[in-house]
Amino acid sequence: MKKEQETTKGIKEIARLAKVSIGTVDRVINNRTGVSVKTKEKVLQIIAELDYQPNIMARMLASKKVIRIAALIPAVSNETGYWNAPLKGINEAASEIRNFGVSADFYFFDQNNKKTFRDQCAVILDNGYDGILLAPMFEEEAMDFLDNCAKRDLPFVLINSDLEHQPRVAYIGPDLFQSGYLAGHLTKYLVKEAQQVLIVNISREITFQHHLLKKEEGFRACLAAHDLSIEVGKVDINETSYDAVQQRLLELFDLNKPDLVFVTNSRVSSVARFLQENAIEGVQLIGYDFLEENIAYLKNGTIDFLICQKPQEQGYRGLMSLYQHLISAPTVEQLQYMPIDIITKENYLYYRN
Amino acid sequence: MKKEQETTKGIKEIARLAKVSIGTVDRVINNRTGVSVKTKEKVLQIIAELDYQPNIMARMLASKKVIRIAALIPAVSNETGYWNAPLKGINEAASEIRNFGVSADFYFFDQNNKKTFRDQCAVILDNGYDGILLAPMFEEEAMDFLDNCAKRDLPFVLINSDLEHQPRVAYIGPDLFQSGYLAGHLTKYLVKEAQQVLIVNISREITFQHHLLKKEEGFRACLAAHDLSIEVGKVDINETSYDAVQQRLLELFDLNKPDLVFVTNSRVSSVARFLQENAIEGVQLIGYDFLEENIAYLKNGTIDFLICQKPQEQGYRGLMSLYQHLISAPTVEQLQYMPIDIITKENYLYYRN
DNA sequence: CTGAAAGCGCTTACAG
DNA sequence: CTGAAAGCGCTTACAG
Repeated sequence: MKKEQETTKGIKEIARLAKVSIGTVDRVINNRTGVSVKTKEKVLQIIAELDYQPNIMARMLASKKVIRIAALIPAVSNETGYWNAPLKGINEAASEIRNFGVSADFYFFDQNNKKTFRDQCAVILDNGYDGILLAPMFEEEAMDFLDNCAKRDLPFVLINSDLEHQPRVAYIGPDLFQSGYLAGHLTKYLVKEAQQVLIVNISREITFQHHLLKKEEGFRACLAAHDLSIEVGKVDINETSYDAVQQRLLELFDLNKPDLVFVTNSRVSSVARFLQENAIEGVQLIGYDFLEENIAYLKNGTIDFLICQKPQEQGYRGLMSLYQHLISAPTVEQLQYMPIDIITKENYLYYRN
Repeated sequence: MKKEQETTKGIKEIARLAKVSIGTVDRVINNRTGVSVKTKEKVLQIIAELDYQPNIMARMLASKKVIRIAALIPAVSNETGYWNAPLKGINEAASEIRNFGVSADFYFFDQNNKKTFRDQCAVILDNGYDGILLAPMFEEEAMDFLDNCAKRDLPFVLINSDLEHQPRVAYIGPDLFQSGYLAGHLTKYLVKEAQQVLIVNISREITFQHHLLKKEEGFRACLAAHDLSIEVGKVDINETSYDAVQQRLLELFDLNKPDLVFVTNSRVSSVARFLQENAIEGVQLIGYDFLEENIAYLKNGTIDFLICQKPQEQGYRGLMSLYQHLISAPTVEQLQYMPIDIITKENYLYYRN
C-alpha cells in the first residue's frame, strides 16, 4: 500500500505554484468574478495537475455558513402513522450531520388538503433555503413548486413518489409497478388454479389513485404473464372509515368469497379487521406498510404478507443525498429505488425501516 | 420555531466565563493532565451550563490527525463472491467520510486458513490504528485478538457474526436463529402435509458449523412450533466441490426425493446446479445470499427463495458506527441486527445489499 | 499548573 | 483584477 504524495497540497501550494495569492486561488476555485482569464487558466491547470480536493471541514469552518435544508412531508395523521418513518429517517440523518454544519427544518402538510401543501411551499420559498427534500404528493402543485425551485437554482430531492421529468438531484423511493408485480408473484404461491383474487383500492383522494393504479397494473401484469387461470376481481372504496370498508366488503363477500385479497396500500388493516370481526376464514391477505395496526394482524395470522419499502431509509438517504450534493461531493445516485421487502410474521421483528 | 441561544458558545466563551485561558479549557475538555482540581471543576461546571458541544470540524482541522481504521475481513475467493458486498459497503462509507479526516485500510484473510487471520491481526496491532472493524470468523483467534485490542483501549466493531461477550462498540449482522426460523416459515407455505424436507449443510470448515447449526435450529424450531407433519431429513457435506455435492445428493435422492431443500448457506447454487443438470423437477429450493450464481438459478426458477441479510450495509454501517464512536458522537446502537430479506425472482432487481 | 502564540486550510472583507 | 490581513474554533508546542 503506497501512500499518496500527501505533501501539503492545499490552496497555499496552488498559490505558490501559480505565483498568485491565495485570495485569487480562492476566487477561481469558487468560481467568483474578478479574475483575468489568463490567471484563471493557469490556476485551473495547476489545480488539475495537483488533483486538488478542497478541504470541506476548513471551508465550512471559515465560511461560518450553515447549510439549511427544508423537508416538506405529510403530517402524521391519526389515520395513518406512515409518515413517522420518513420523519424519523430524516431526523436520524440530520443528527448525524448536525456537527458538520447542516440544519434541517420540517414543514408538514395535510394529505387531504392541497392548500396546506401550497401554503408550505410558499413559506419555504420565502425562507431562503439551500436545498429542499420533499414528497411531491400533489402532482400539479409540486410541479409548480419545483419549477420555482429550479428558477432559483434550488436543488431538491424527491422521496416516496417520483416526478420523472423534474430536474431532481435524486429520487428515493419505490418502483410501484414492480412492487405490485411482486405481490402478484406471492399470489401465485398462495393461490391454486381456478381460485379467486380480489384487488382492493382504499383511498379518499383521487390524487393517490396514480400510486395505487401503478401497483394494480404490476399485480395484474404478473398474473397475466404466467397465464394462470385465476379470476381477478377489483373494488375501489372511496371512503376510508372502517364502517364504509366493511359495508362494501360485506356486499362483495356475500356474492362471492375470494381466496386472496390484495390491498394496494397500508389500509390493509381495515380489511384484516373486517375478516377477523366477521370470522371469515380461509382468505389470504397481502397489503402494504410496516405499521403498528398492520403488524398486529400479521402477528395473529390475519395478514399473510406485508410489502414495505423502507420509508425510514427513504428519509435518511434523502437528506444525506441532498447534503452530499450541497457540499459538492463527487456523485449522488439519481435514481435510488428502494428494495421491495416482504414482511411476514417471522421476520417483522427484524425489519428496519 | 425558536432558535437556540447560539451566542458564540465555544472554547473562548468558556475561557472568558471561567477566567482562564483557552489552553486550560482545552486541557479539561480533552481530559489532559496538568489542571488543578479547582479550576477543572469550575470549567466543567461552565461547560455543563452552556451545554457546550465541541466543534468537530475545527477539532479535526487543528489536530491534523487522521482517524485510522483497519478493516479485517475474508478475501473474496473464487469459491464465493460473498465478501465483495461488505467490502463495497466499507468502501462506500470510507469515501463518504474521507473528507472528514478518516482513512481505512483493508486486511484480508483466507477463510480456510486460520493462520492468515492470526498473521493479519499481528500486523494490525503493530500499525497503531484508532479502531478496528472485523468479521470474527475464527472464534478462538478472534477472542485472542480482541483481548489484545481491549488491553490497548482499541475500540472495535464486529460484523457478520457476533461474539457476545466481547466489549464491542457494536455488532452489525444477522440473527442466525431467526433467519433459519424464517426459512421454516416459508417452508410452511411451500410444502403440504406429509411431504418431505431436506436440510443441507455444505461447508469445509468446522468453524463455520456454528453458523449453520444456528440456522438449522431456527428452521427446525419453526416447523416444530407449528406441529406440521412434515418429515425433516438432513445431510452434512464436508466437501465443497460440485462433484462431491452431486454425488452425495444423488445417493440421497435415489433413496428418497424430498419436496423441498433448505441449504443453510450460499452454497445453494451447487444444489440448484444438481437439480438442473439432473433434470429433477418438483423440488423447491431455499438458500442464502445474493450472489451472481444464486441469482441465475433464482431467475430460471430453480431456486425459489434466497434469504439475505444486507452484507453491503453491514460493511457500511460497521465503518460508520466505528467512526461515530471515534469522534465521540452521542450514541452508537450496540446491537444492530440486519433485517432478514426474502429475495425472489421478482424483487431481486431491487435488492440493495 | 497556566497562558500566549502560532497554525490547521480555508473564506471574508478591505485596500489598492 | 489582485493581494494581504483577520478570523472560523479548535490543538499544539513552548515558555514560565
